[in-house]
Order: sequence, then structure tokens, then C-alpha cells
Amino acid sequence: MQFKKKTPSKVEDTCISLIKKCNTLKSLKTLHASILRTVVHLDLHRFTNIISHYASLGSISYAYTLFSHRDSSFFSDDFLWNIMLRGLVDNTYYHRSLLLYTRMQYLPIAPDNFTFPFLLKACASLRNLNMGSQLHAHAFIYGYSSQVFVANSLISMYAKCGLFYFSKRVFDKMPQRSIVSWSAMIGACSQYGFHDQGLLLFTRMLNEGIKPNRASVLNAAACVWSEEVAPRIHRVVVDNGLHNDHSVRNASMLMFGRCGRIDLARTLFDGFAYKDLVCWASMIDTYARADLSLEALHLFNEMRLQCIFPDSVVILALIQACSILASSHLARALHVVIIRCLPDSRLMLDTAVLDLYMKCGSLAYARKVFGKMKENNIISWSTMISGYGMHGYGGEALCLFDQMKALRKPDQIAFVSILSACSHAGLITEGWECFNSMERDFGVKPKSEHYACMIDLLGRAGQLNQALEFIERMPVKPDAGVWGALLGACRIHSNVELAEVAAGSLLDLDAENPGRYVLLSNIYASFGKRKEAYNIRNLMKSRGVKKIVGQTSIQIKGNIYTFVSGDRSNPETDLIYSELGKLMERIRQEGYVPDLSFALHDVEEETREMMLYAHSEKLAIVFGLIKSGYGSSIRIMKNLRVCGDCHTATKFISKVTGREIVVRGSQRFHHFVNGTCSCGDYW
DNA sequence: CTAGGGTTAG
Repeated sequence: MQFKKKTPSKVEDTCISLIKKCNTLKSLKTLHASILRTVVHLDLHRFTNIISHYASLGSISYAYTLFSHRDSSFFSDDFLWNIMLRGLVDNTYYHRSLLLYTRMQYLPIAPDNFTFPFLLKACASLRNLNMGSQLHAHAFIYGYSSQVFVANSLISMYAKCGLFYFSKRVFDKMPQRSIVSWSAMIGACSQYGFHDQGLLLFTRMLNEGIKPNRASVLNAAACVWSEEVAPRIHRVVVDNGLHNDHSVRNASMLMFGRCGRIDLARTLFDGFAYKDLVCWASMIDTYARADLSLEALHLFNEMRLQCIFPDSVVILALIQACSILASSHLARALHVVIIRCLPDSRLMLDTAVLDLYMKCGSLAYARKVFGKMKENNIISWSTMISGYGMHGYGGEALCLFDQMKALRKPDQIAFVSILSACSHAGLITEGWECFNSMERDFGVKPKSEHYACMIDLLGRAGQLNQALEFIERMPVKPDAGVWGALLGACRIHSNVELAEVAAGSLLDLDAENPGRYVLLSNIYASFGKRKEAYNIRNLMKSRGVKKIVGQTSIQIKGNIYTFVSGDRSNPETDLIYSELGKLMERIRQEGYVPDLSFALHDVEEETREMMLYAHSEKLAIVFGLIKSGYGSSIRIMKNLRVCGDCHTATKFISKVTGREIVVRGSQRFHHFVNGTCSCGDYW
């Protein structure tokens, strides 16, 4: 590129427009050299432009070198400083930008209203609250803290650093606000889960006559979680002509999906003339979160047919979908895709895969993935710990927890993982030790979930009265999980009085959960209190709560077979039932006694026993025995908690057949080997 | 020269 000599002012203009036209680092360097050859003394304006352009082309170190060797007459120009700060921040050199600001304070140069937004952005990205609030003070002293751009930056800085109420205070005190102030504040509300407040702000904004733009509706849409509100927001979107914007359309789609209107989400999806990757990812994720695994997988196939390659977000959505299906085949297939195609974001994907393997019962693979992970964070540790917990490996979980404690401060969820692992494994002393250390050693306040684990632990030990006392002494309000744990313990230890206490709260707190009614009714039935059992079932019906049909599935050679109680839909039904009959006879000889309290109550005893035999768990196990090679283990999955009678029967089956049987219930895994179960008969 | 802005693991 050649630089032509013209009159000085023209030269300067041309020069700057030439600088701006450079779109590669190489062309900029050539131009820079030729400018230096032609002009002896580079003026401030051109110098700044060159630095700015080096930064925007990514050569921040070059820009910084130029800046450091600048002419002494440019020394205290704030524009130049701002450009340098912007360059650093844009290139994610946040720390460096803050250091430069610190140096600036010792020089005769004052920050202006442009300076603060750059620096606050750096603090926000670094989550450096300390520096952020110092900058707030400086901005105040220099008189810029109410300036719209500065205040907007403060809002998002505080929001990112975890101080929602500081954001709110800045917002409330602003003498005037721009659309950006509103959308930043609404965004903060959605980030902190204050959805109603966010929607309220959005409405207020509209009432003040401010025309919504892209960002504001995106943030408002993220606050929508109810079917009634979603169409209203969508109308605002359409009325303001924002419905053709890609990101807005994707956000609307997700909004409908979140509110349970998968149909409307799909309609929007189908309406996209051009579907980008985010669009596919969002729809697949919508299906996965709605437990529509097969739809998610189907859509993924369609995506592949259009030659669109998945990214980590798509894979995460698929992992979610597979965890419902619990297919270890699919898990491995996905894992292969990750290893081959997605070397980035490995921590997140590996953690998700780890969790998936655990949920599919592939403990060995999970362990392998964890062992090979290059880095670990609190999430991956917790995942592995709760995975061990689900399988009843309390010792391994504790060992891992100890290792983790040396490296990271456990958070609330980490404690849920370890406490539930202790309760699943019956490690009572260890559980108490963990619980006591929470607040004492780590400053983590126990929440309801942690108490629920402890109730489970006490219940397992049969200390039901202590469990109740513990609940009464809880500093937080016991939730459904806590009472549910007590009710479960009452079922195991046959305590109808306490069951009634627990149910008293539970049937209000968790009124729409059918499992609670069924459990209580079973407890009554096991005490022969037919009338009470019947009443509970009636209460459930009158409240319009539908019982979830129990079903068990088993995978044979990549195909998934599902059974419900008394199922006769399998083509090999006759064989299954005749084998089932033989097997039941065999385990009876071994000492199995059917527990009729798990059958329906209003039929004859003989029929009840037949119905018990035909429970979905038993059908799936028998099918597995028929279809799999001798000696191989059998894996089945149930959508609900495993039935007590099936649990007993499975123990006997594992003994008489010599097979390992792995059952995934809704709460945990049961490994049956030679007549015993890993749960220690507390499920 | 400045702020907000679609999907992401326990």
C-alpha cells in the first residue's frame, strides 16, 4: 500500500481513513511503516488511531509497546489512555487494564466518563468486586457516577459480581435512564431468578413509553416462566417488529418451551427460514428439558441430515435427553462424538458425560472419565461424589470428598452430594460429621435439602422420634423433601403414627405429587387399615392427582423394551409368564414370601398375588434372564421408587440365578448380588 | 473512544 503526499490536513484525513481500511495486521504494519517514512513526527490523532487499530486487529502487545514508547508530549492525553484501556479490555487483558489505571492515578491525568465503562467491564469480567466498588467511589468523586453510561456499567458490574441489590440501588438512583439501563436491570433480575421483578420492570419501562429493543425483550423473555405471560411478551415482540431478529426468535422459542408450550416453540422453530446452530440447539434443549428424549434425538438426526455439526451446547442437550433414557449405548456414542469433535469445553462436557454414565449405571466408564479429566472444578467433583452415592459407594464418595476439601471449598450442592451419599450407604457417623462441619468449617448454612438427607440418615437407623425432634428444631422451614424422607422411613420401619404426622404436612406441601399419597396409602394397607388407605386414594382422586404408571425398561442389544404391571404387549409374553411362574416357585422354595401390602387392596388374595407377580420390575427381569447370555448381568430401570416386594424378590432371584442385577430406581441404584442388595434394604 | 443483547454441566 502506497501513501501519497497531499496537503497536511488532507494528509491526516486520508491517513486515518486508510488506517481504518486496513483489515489485516500485515496491511496495517505496512501502512504504519510507510507513514513513519513520510511523516517525521506522528501527531496524536494518527498515533491514537494506529494504536486503536492494532488493538482491534488483535495485536494488543504491539499496541501496548507503541503506547509505552509514546512521545512525551502525548503523555497526559486522556483519549489515548482510554483507547489503550479499551484495547486491553476488548482483548480480555482485564487485569492489565486495571494495572494501567492504577498507574494512571500517579500521573497528572484524570479518568473521564469514557474511562469508567471500560474498567468496570474489566471488573465485571474478573468478578473483581473490590476493584469494582473502588471504581464506583472514584467515579463518584470525579462526578461521573450518575452519568448514564457509567451507571449502566455499574449495574452490570454489580450484577456480575453477585450484588443484585447494589445494582438495584444504582438503577433506582439514576436521574435518567436509557433503554440500556432498563435491559441491564431486567437482565440482572433474570440472572438472580427474580423473574416477577424483572417482568414488573419491563412493564414499567413500557408504561414510561420506552420502546423496547432487542436486548430488553431478550432479558424480559428470560424472566417468563408461566404460560399466561408468554403470549403477552410475544405480542410485545411482534408489535415492535422484533420478531424477525434471530436472537429474539430463539429467545421466544425458549420462553415458550420453558412454559410448557413445546407446541408453540416448535411452531416458531418450523417458521424459521434459516436455522442457525443456536436455533437447533435451543429446540433440542427444549425437548430434552421437557423429557421428550426421542423428539430431541430425532431433531438431532434431522440437523445432521442438513450437514450442520453439533457444538457443545447441542451435545449437552442430548446428554440430558439420554440421561432420561439411561441408555449406555447412546452414552458411549455421545462420548465418542465429544472426544472426536469437541476438544474445547471439555470440562463441562466431561462432567455431563460423567453424570450420564453414572445415571446409565456405567460406573466403570464414569470412573475412567473422571480419572482422565485434565482439570476439575466443584461441579465435576460433586458429580462424581453424588454418582458414587447413587450407587451406594459411600466409602469412595467420602474419600473423594476428602480429596476435594483439600483443593476447593465445598458449596451447598457439594454437601448435598456427600450427605446423600452417606445416607444411601448408611454411613451415619460420617454423615453427622459432614453435616456438623458444614457451617463450622466452611460457612455453608444447611438448607432444607441437607436436613432431608439427615432425616433419611436417622430414618435408616430407625431413630424416627429423633428424626421428628430434629425436624422440629430445624431453623429453616421443613419442605416436602424433609417430610418425604420421614414418610419413607415410616414405610420401612412400619410406623403409622409418625407417617400420619409427616403426611399431614406433605399432602399440603406437595399436594400434586402422587407418590406421597401412594406411599401413605401403602403404609395404611400394610397395617390392614383398608379404610384409611382407601380414603387416601380417594383424596388423591378428588384432588385430581393422577397416579404415575410404574414402568420398567430394559435394553437388549440396543433396543429398549418397556413393561407396565400385568403387561402382555411383548410378542414373547407367553414365554415370559411361564418363566416367571417357574422363577417365583423357585424363589418361594428359597424362602421368598410375597408381601401383599404392595398389591392393590380391593381384590381377592389370590388375584393380588398374581398381580404382584406381574409387577413391571419382575417382568423386565424375567425378560432379561431369557434374552441375555448365562452369567451376564441384568440392568433394568424403573421410573418410580422400586417396589418393596420386587426388591425382596430380586434379592432371591440374584441368589438362585447367580446373576448380578442392577436396578435404577428414581432415587438410586440397587446392585443385587447373591441375595443381597447394595442399599442394605433401605430404599 | 463508553453500557445491555439468543443455547452451556452438579
